[in-house]
Amino acid sequence: MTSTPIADLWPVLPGGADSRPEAAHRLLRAAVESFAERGFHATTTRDIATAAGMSPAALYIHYQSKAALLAEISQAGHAATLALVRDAVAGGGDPVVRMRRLVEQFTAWHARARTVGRVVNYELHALPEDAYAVVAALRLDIEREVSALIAAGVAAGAFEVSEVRTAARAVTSLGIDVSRWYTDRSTETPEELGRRYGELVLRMLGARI
Amino acid sequence: MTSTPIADLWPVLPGGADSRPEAAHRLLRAAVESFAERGFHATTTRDIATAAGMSPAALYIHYQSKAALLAEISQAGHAATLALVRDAVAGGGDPVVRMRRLVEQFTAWHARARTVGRVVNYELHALPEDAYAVVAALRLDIEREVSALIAAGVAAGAFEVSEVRTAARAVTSLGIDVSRWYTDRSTETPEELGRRYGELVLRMLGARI
DNA sequence: CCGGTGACTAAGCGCTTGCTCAGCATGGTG
DNA sequence: CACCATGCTGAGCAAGCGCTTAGTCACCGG
Repeated sequence: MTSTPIADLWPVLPGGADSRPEAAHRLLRAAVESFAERGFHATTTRDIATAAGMSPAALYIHYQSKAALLAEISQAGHAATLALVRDAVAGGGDPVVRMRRLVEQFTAWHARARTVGRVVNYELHALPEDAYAVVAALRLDIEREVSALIAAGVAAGAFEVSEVRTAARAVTSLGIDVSRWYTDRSTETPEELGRRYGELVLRMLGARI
Repeated sequence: MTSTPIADLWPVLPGGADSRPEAAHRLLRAAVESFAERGFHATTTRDIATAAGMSPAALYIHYQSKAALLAEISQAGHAATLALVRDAVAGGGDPVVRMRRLVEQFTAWHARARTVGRVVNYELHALPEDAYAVVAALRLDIEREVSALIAAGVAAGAFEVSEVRTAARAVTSLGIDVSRWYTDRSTETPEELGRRYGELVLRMLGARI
C-alpha cells in the first residue's frame, strides 16, 4: 500500500544514489517523527537516538548537530515539494488541467507526508541562518510557480481572479495546512482529499468546470 | 489605528471586568509574543519575565507555571475565536451574507492577532492535558458552526458542495493559515485580506455572486 | 508607630540539555 | 598475524532550564 513517505523521500533525493549508511537514515526518520510530533525544541537528542536504536553519542558520527538534522530534513522536504510542483506544472494541458494536477498532488503529499510537511512548514524558525536562506529561496520558487500558473490561466481566460498573489497564497495555504490537521485517523485518503481540494480550488479561481 | 490585539483580547474577555493586576497582563503579552516568535519550548521563563520588565521569580506570583501562561493564552484565544464565529453567524442575513461576514472577520482576526493565532493553532501540543481538553472542545464547536452554516446554505440552494466537512475544513484552514504567513510587512491590511478571502470562499462554495 | 500584606528580587537548587571523549568490537587489508 | 578505519557505547561535562527560597521594600489599617 502506502510505503512510508520518508523512505520515499530520502533515497530518491538529489544525487539519486544513496551513499549514506543505513544508520543515518534511521536517525533521519526518527528525527522527522519526533520533530513533527513534539517540535524541534521539545525533542532531545536522546529521543532521536533511542528511536533510531542507538546511543546519543552515535548521532554525532552521522550529523554535526541536532540542527544539522533539521536542516537536512527541511532542505530535502522543500526540494521534494518544489520538484512536485514543477512536475505538475510541466505535465502538459491547459492551465485548468495543470492547476488541478498541482493541487491534487500538493494536497496529497501534505497528507501522506504530513510529518515531513510539519517539519518543513512549522519548524522554519529553528533553522540555522544559512539553512534558512536556502529554504527561503525554495519557498519563493514554489510561490512563483503557483503565481505564474494562475497568471497564465488569467491570461488565457480560464481563470478569473482579482489579485494573483492573494489567490496563490490561498492555494498554497490550503495544501500546507493539510499537514497540520491530517492524521492517520482521517477518513479521506490523501488522493480523495486531493481530488476534492482540486475541485474547490478551481472554483475558487473562477474556472468554469 | 490598530490597537494591539492582545490589549483587545484580555480586558474584554469572559468576566468583562478585569481584576488581574497590570503586571499579569504584561506577562501575558510578553508570553504571547515570545511563544509566537520562538515557540513554547524555545521560550524561557527568563525571556518572558525580562520582556515584562521583572525578574523570573515574579512570574510565579501571577502564574503557577510557564504552561499555565500558555493555557490561559490558548483558552482565551479560542474563546475569542468562537465568539467571533458565533457573532458572524448570528448576525442575520442569508447564508451567503453570513458566510461572507464569517470569513471576513475570521481572516482579519488571524491577520491582526497573528501572534495570538500562532499560539492558539500551533502550540496545542505543548498544552497540559486538562487545558487541551477544554481547548479541543472549543475547536470542535468552531468547526461545527462552520459546518452548520455550509449545510444551511446547501439546504437553501445557495451553496453547492459535495462534502460539507471537507468544505468546512477548507474554510477554516484558509483563515488559520493566515496567522502562519501574515507579517507586519504584508501589504494587504487584515480587512482587505478578509474581503478578498470572502470572495474566494464564496466562489469555492459554489455561491452565485 | 506598629505589624501585616502583596509585589518583587538575588541567589541558587536539582535536573536536563546538547554535545564530547576515551575506549571497544568488528572486519577488511597488507 | 598486525594494523587500522569504521561504527558505536558509557560516562560525563558545561551550560542552561523551570522553579523555589529567603529576604527586601512600599504601603496600609489601627
